Amino acid sequence: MGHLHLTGWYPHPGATLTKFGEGEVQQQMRMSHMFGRTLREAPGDAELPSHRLMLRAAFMRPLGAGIYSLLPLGWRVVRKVEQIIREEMNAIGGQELLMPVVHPADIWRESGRYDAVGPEMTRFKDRGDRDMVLAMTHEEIVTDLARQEINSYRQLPMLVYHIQTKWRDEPRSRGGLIRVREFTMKDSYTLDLDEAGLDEQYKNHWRAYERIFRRAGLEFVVVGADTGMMGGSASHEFMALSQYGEDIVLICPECGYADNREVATFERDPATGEAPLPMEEVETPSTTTIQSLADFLDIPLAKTAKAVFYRGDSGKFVFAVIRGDLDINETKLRKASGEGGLTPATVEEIRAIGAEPGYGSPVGVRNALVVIDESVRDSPNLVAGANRIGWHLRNTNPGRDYAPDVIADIASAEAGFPCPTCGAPLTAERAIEVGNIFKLGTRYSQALGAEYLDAEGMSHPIVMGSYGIGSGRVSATIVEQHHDDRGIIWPVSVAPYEVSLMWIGGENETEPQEAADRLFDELTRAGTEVLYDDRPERAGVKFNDADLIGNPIRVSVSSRTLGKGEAEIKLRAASEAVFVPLTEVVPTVRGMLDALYATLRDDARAAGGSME
RNA sequence: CGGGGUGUGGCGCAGUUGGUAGCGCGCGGCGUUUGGGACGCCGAGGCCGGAGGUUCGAGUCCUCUCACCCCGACCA
Repeated sequence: MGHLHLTGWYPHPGATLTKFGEGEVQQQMRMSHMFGRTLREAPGDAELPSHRLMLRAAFMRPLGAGIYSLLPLGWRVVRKVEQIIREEMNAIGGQELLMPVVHPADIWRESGRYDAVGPEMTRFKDRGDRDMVLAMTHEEIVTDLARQEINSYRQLPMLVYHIQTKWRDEPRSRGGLIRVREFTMKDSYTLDLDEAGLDEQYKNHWRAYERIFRRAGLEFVVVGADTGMMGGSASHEFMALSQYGEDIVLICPECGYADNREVATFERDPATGEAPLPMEEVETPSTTTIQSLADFLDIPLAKTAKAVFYRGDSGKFVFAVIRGDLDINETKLRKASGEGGLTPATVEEIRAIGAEPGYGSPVGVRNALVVIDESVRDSPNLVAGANRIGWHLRNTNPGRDYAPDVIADIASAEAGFPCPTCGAPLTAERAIEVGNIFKLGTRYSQALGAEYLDAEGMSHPIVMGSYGIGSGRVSATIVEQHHDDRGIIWPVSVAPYEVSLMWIGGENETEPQEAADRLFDELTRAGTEVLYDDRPERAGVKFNDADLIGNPIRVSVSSRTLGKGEAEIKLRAASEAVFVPLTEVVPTVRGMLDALYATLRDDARAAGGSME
């Protein structure tokens, strides 16, 4: 419809002219002219299924570490993901704009992040010797826009977003599009009068994200998350469960509790109420690990205290103590100690405060911030180090034997630990973070002076939120969740094309080619996106490429099917094909597509279920 | 940044005790084939990541360096 296939005179036989504004994506493609060839074998250094398949199926090609070109097929997928995001952002009142990729450093100095952010932000100078940075996110820029454009409470609330390239010089990119240095992200920003307005927009985003991911066919969970260096009051992450995920989420199968491990808690053992016993030294040769200590003294791990030493970013020595059966959660410890970052301390640093590696305890140490876990507070008479090689102390007790500076939850939640809300055993799953929502508050509006006047003429900082979705990461994550040993199985909503069409037969056999040409024309006229394998390849090659690329429906004709006046139609996800009369191909395909879309749409309608 | 690994034709790989490079796939041509990655014949394509060194001679040994991958540290 409106797509003119102009092989007659147009210089490129695969070219199609489309009226401006009619569609975001070209509706059809002949594989004989497609840019990008499929690979029989994946490059040896690709390991993740999504990485291997997206390379093999000619969706993308690497340029450098964590830098990829998207080929036509991959770009179509990403654009479809982005279009879904657009629609759902617009549906909650979002206005799309576009902010720059290159920023003057001054705006980052205003927020204080120029110095706070490490080498993952790339800095350079322009020809005038001015400091510049590559955008890794856009809070500063949107806040700058807000302070220029927003003056009055009458202009709020507001929701703006863009879909823009970001550059983060990750210390280690990995896994194809899952974690890259250059990537595209939808980031939206909300501007509100107050916390209540922010709450509303936060919830709107939550629901919009659920619809987005359901429409894209992703299985996900929403978890509570750390607010990190962004400096905000609340944050949730949308996590796609995958064995290749970099995050670990703790989930309660009973009550639905779910948190990123960074912040996950668990039900603690009740305090034993045991009376403190006198501290005494005990000789414990060659017991530098908690396990060897417990074995040597024949006591449970839970009767020991484990010391872990860090150097904080501020230079302070952080001395963490936790019961021997638990592990330190560094994110929690960072917060409890008030440090931006923690690095394991060196042996020299440990000795300098009067402790001994392998035999450490806070008893008698100096110049250290002692942070103890609640478990240490609630478990009297633990065996701890004597700060002397080969010796430990029985019956150490905080308060009596040493003075903790901070008592906090610094314990890492693990699979099997009791759920903090219902007590059922938690499960731990690997997950890929595909989206996040974040209450920024007034951190940036205060720093940059983005204020509005209320009805009384009083000035207030704008209350902000920021919300991100990586479109490339979403695309790759969909592949992680939707593939088999033959290739990708795209959800129809994000498939590069709706239909793979092909003819099967000899090069000189004209009937299958003519029949396929006609179907190509009919399907295209019916508004179907068709990838037409018109190449003179053998059946196996075409079937394998179709399976690899993973369009949801495959239509094929050959002398065999044409003998009965039929075409073969097969769902990529199904094992069996159906045969329908040639005249029924278009309605059958349309019907199958409608059903596929309907499933995703119905899922999306049910959004809101994960909301707390 | 620490640990490990890999760099040889577009992709996957081999290359012996040092003797001036080979296989499969892919690519071009011709022919035969034609429903799940066909077959035959012919052909194109490689300063062996780079630099230095040892040697009569280096893909191979030594030093340095660059790139990429994996594990960890780190992280929107």
